[in-house]
Amino acid sequence: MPHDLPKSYEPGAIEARWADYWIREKLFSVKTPPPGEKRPVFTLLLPPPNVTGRLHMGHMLNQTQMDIIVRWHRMRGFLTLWLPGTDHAGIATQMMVERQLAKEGKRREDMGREKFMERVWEWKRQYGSAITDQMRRLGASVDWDREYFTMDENLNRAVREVFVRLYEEGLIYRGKYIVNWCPRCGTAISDLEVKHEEVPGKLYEIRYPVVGSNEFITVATTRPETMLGDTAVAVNEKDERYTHLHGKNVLLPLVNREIPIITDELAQPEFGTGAVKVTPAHDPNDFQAGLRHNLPQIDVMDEHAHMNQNAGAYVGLDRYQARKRVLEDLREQGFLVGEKDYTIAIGKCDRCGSVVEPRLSTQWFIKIAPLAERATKVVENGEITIVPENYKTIYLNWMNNIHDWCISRQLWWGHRIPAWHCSCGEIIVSRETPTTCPKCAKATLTQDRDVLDTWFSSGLLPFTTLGWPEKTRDQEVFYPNTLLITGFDILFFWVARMFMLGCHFMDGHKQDAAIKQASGWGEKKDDSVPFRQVYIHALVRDAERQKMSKTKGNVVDPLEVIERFGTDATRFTLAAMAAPGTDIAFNESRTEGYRAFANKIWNAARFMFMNVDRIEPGLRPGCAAESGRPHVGVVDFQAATLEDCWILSRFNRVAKDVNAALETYRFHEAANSIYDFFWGEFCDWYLELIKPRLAEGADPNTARVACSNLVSLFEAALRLLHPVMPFITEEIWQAVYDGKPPVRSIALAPYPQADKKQMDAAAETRMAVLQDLIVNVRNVRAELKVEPKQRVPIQVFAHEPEIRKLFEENQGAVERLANVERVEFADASLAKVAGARHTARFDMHVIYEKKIDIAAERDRLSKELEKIEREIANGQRQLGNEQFLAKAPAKVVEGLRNRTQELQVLREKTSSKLGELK
RNA sequence: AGGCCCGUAGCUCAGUUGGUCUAGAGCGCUUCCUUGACACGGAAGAGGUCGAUGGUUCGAAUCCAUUCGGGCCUACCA
Repeated sequence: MPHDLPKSYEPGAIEARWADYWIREKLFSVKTPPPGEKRPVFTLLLPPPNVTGRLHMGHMLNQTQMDIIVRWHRMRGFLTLWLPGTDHAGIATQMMVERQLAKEGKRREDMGREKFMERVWEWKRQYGSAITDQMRRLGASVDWDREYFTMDENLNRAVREVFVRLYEEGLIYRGKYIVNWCPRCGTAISDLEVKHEEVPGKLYEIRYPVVGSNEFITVATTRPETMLGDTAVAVNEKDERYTHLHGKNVLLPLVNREIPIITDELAQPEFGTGAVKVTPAHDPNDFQAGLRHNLPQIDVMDEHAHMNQNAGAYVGLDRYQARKRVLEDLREQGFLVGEKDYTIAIGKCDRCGSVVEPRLSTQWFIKIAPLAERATKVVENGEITIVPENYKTIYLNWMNNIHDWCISRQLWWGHRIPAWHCSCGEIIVSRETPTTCPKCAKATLTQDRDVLDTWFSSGLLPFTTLGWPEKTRDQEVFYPNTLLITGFDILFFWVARMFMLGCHFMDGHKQDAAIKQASGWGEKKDDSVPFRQVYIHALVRDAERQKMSKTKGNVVDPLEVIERFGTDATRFTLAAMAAPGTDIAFNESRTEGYRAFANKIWNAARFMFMNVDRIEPGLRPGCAAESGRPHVGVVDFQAATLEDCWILSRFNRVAKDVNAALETYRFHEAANSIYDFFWGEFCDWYLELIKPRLAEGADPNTARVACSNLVSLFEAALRLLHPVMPFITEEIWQAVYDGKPPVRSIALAPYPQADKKQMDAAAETRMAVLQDLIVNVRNVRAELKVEPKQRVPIQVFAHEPEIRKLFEENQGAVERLANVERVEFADASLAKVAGARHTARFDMHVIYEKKIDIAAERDRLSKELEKIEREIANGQRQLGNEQFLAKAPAKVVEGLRNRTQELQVLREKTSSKLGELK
C-alpha cells in the first residue's frame, strides 16, 4: 500500500476517527468472566464528573493518568474494567435548572416539586452527556456499556437500602442541632462544604445590667445581632471577678428579657472581658452550653437569614442590617461600651459563596465514629495503600477529628430520604413506601421532604456500580476495585466516605480467590475495602501557579489546547509534568513541544514507510500476539550491526524503566524515558546510522534486514508509547499492518516488557565511545568554523586495540555523521597537536588549514584543566580516606577509582597540550 | 491554632531509599545549516556556589534544626 502520509502530523481528523472506532468496536467493554477464570483483573472507578460539568484541566489530568494506567494494564493482559458515570450533583444541578427557569420568569416553588423534577430530568436528557462526550474525545478507554448515573433506578434502590440499614443499626439519627446553613441555597450543608476565610471585623463589648443592682456585666461578641436570642451570660467558675454574680440575672438590653448568669467553661477568663453571651440557637458552642444548662433556644432568624418575629422590632431585616440597627440602638441607649478591630473567621458556602449561618434545625445525621474507626484501620494496616504517602497522614489526621455527617439537604433534586412522617409523630424508615402508620394505623403518611447529600450516593459507588445489594458475580470479580485515581480536593468529601461505607457494607465479602491471586493481591486479607490502592494527584494550576478559577478568568480550557496541539500532545504534557505530590503549573509551551514530538514520530514513520515501500512492500512485523502473550518485546529483530545491538538494548532498558515508573505512578518518568529514547536515540542516531544500509544501491539482503529491523523496532516503540499517546500510535500501527493488524487495535496488543537476552551492555558502551568521537569532531568543526558542506580528514589515536577496531569498523558512520573525509589512524598520542581533542579512550585531530585561535584554545584548556584538577583532588581525598573505603559501597569506590584514573590521563594530556601552546 | 507542600538555569519543571549529580529536560537565547523523514527539523554553544545559616555523615540539591519567602488544607473559641 502506498504510505503517502502528509508531511506534518494533523491530529484533528485522525483522533476523531480512532475515538469513534474504539467506541464502535466496543473495544473496552468487559464481559464478566465465569467462575474458574484465572485471569488477572484490574478495576478502576471513574470519579464521576458532575452532569453539569464541562471538562476542565483537572478532569483531563485525572483522566489522562487513569487512561495511561488502564491501557497499560489492558495491554499487559489484565481483564481491565474502567467504569464511567456521572454524578447528579444535587445543588449544582438544581441551581443550573433554576437559573434556566429564571430566564423564563419561573420559579421552582411555583411549579411544585413534581413538575420541577421532570424539568431537571429533561435538562439531564438534553445536556447531561456533554461531559461524557468530551471524555470520548479524549479517548478515555472506559466501558461505555456500563455507564451509570447516580440517580439511576438501581442506584437509587441501593441508596435506600443503605439508608435503611444504617438507620436500623442506629448509625443514622435525626435531631435538632446547629448545622451549617446556606441562606441563599436554603439548605443545610456539611462541614466540608464550608470554606473558611479570615476577614477583618470588630469585636463589640456590650454591657448587660445585672438585675437587682446597678452593676453591669460586659460581654464581647463579633455578632451583636444574635444577642436578641441570648438566653444566658456565662462566666468561668474560677474567674473571681464574677464570683459575686453567680446565680444572678441580667436584663437583656433592647429585648428586656431576664436571663441568668451561669458558670460554664465556655467562658475563658483570658478572653475579652471573661464573660460571654450565650445564644444556643445561633452558635455551636453556645448550643452545647445551652444543653448543659437546659437553656431555652431562641431562633431569631428565618431560612434566608432574615430576622423573624423573635427579633421583635427587628423583624424582617437581613442579618447585616439588623446588626447595624442593633448596634445603633445599643450605642444610643448606652450599652455599647467597646469596639475593637478583630480578625474573624467566617464560613462561606462552597457552592454560592454566601456567608454560612449556624442554624438550629432538624436534620439527619450519620454517626460517624464506628465507621471511621474501621476506615482508619484499613489504611493504617495497609489494606488500602494511599500514594503518595503524605496523603495518608493527612487522611488519618482528618479521620481522627471527624464529626458526625449531616446528610440531609433541603433540596428537591437528589435521592429522597426514605422516611415517612405520620401525623401522630411517628417516623417510618422503610425500603418501600409504607401505606399505613404501624403505630396509629392511619394512612396519612407524608415522605420526608429532604434529599440526601450528593456524596452519600457517590460514597457507595465502588459496590453499587457492581450490582449491590444483590450478590453478583461482578462483585466477586471486580471488588475491591484495584485502584482509585483522584484529586486531593475530594479526599475527604468522597474518598474517606467510600472507605467508610465500603468497609461497612461489604464486610465479609470475599473476592474470587483465583482472580485475587492472579491479580497479585494474594497477600491482602481484607476484601471489604473499596480499593486496594488510591493514587492522589495534585492540582493543575495556571502558568503562574494560581489555582484556576472562573472568577479569576485564568482557566485553561483543555479542549482549546487540544484543538491547537492535539489530544496526544496535551496528554503527554500532563503526563510529563505529573510528578507525584506536586501541583502542575500548566504551561502551553510544553504542549507545543510535545506536538513537535508527535510530528517527529510522524516523520520517522514516513521515513520508515518510504523505505518499506521501496525495499519490501509486503513487510509486516511479527507482532501477531494478543495482549498477555509472552513474546511482547521487539519481535523478529536480527541484530546485525553495532547500532542494531545498541538500539535493541536501549529499547529494552527503556521498556524496563517505563514499566517500573508506571508501577509507582511516576508518569513523568515514563513519559520522559520514551521521549528521550524515541527522539534522542532512535531518531537522532539509529535512523541516521542505518540510512546507508537502506539507501538505493545498497546490498538487497542488507537492506531487507535493516528495513525489517526498523519496522520491528518501530512497532514495539509504538506499543510502548501507546498508553500515553493513544491516537498517533494507533494511526501508525494500523498503517504498519496495512489496515489488517493481528488484533483490532494496538490497545489490545501486548505491552513491551524488558527481555534480558536483548540487552547488551557492551554494545551500549561501544556506541557511547563512537558517539563521543563523532560529537568531538562536530565540536571541533564548529570551533574551527569549517564550512558545513566541506568534508575534512581527521586523525585518530586509539588507546586500545579494541577502540581502534571499533572506529575502523564504523568508519563509514563517522564519515557520514561528522562529515569526515577519511579517518587516519595514528600510532602515537596526538595530545600535543594544536587543536586536538582527547578523551580517556582516544585522541582526535581535525586536519584543516585554518589556524586555530591559540588564545581561545588556551583559555578553554586551562578552564578545563582547572576543573579536572578540582575533581581529581576531590576524588583522591575521598580515596585516601579510610572511612570512605570502609563504609562506602564497593560499587561507588570502584566507580570513583576508575573515574579518577581517567581524569589523571586527561590531566596529563591537557596540561602537556597547554604547555605546548605557551 | 494545628498540619502539609514548595523555593534548583531567563521561564516552567525533573532529580525514588544521601554515593559516576562532573546537577538534567523543555521553552527561550547565541552561532551555523532548507543535506531526499521531519525548520513542529539538524549541529554546536552560553547559562545554576540547588532560598539562607548551622548541623549529622567518609560523602548532602537529597537527612535534621533554625530562618526568610510563596502556596495549600484542616479547625466550634466569643
